[in-house]
Amino acid sequence: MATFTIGQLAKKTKSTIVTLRYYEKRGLLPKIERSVSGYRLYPESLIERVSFIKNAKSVGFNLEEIKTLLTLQAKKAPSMAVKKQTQQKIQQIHEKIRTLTTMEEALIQWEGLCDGKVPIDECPILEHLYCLSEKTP
Amino acid sequence: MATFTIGQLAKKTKSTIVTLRYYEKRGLLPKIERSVSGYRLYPESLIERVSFIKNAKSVGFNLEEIKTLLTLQAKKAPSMAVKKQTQQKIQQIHEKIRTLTTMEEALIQWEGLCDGKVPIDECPILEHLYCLSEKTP
DNA sequence: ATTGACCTTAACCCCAAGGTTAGAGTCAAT
DNA sequence: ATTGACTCTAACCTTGGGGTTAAGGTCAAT
Repeated sequence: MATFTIGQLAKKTKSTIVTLRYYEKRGLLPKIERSVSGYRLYPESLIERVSFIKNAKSVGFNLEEIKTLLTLQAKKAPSMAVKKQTQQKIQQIHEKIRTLTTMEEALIQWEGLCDGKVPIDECPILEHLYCLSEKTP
Repeated sequence: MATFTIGQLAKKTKSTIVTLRYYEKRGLLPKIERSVSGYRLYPESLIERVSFIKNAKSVGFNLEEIKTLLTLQAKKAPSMAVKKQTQQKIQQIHEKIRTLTTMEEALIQWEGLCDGKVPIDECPILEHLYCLSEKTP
């Protein structure tokens, strides 16, 4: 059975040694066997797990949430639990998008009001930034 | 001419003493006069400036960028400079939205594939998280 | 003259997800 | 046997935007 050193696993998974040790400390990777000299010896199966972590990160889960997902799986929890976590994450992302969209809309509107030629003291963008809260109706 | 202590300014602007001192340290608020005993004495005009900072934050500028905006204004730079900064920020926000949207789409798709009843080892969401990178076509 | 509310600085702490550095040990190949 | 590449732990640094605590000075009203 082939095993990898941490450096090899890092290469295979395109992560770094530091990151892998960090994942172990955070409980996302198991504390595995060591060689006589103390080197970590990873079984091949851990490649998959690191990919899992990377993929989950890329769709917005944070490390704590990923740990939960892994735990659910290990505990043979009902797949409903995973579905629920996913729904929650979708909600969170949706909220963020809404916030950002609101900000973007304001900026786009203001940007359109400034021709870039007026003296800066009349710049509509800055004026809006000053007056957002005390709107003169 | 009325002046405010830092606590009064904090109340007026609904921020905190700590935050105001922090803004001063970051160069967003000027180092103003002190009373004989060392108290900061803020002229009324600073209320506006603090609002400016809050508003700019709320549409996505960070403190460094806000400092730039204030500097541009102080230097009587052309309003084009502000317009450009705004455009850049719109771009940044747009990028973030795109990233989040991509993540959301993936999650929504997967969520729809899991009925919440299968054993967790067959959960399509987890399977996708494992296989994102090594798609079996 | 004393209380309570205010102000000062300095220096520390928080979050996430790692990165960096230091000092020491190990492995494989020449 | 020595080089160079690898690994180990521990402890600190990073970014942003502040919050907290300690130890002290000040102000206004009673």
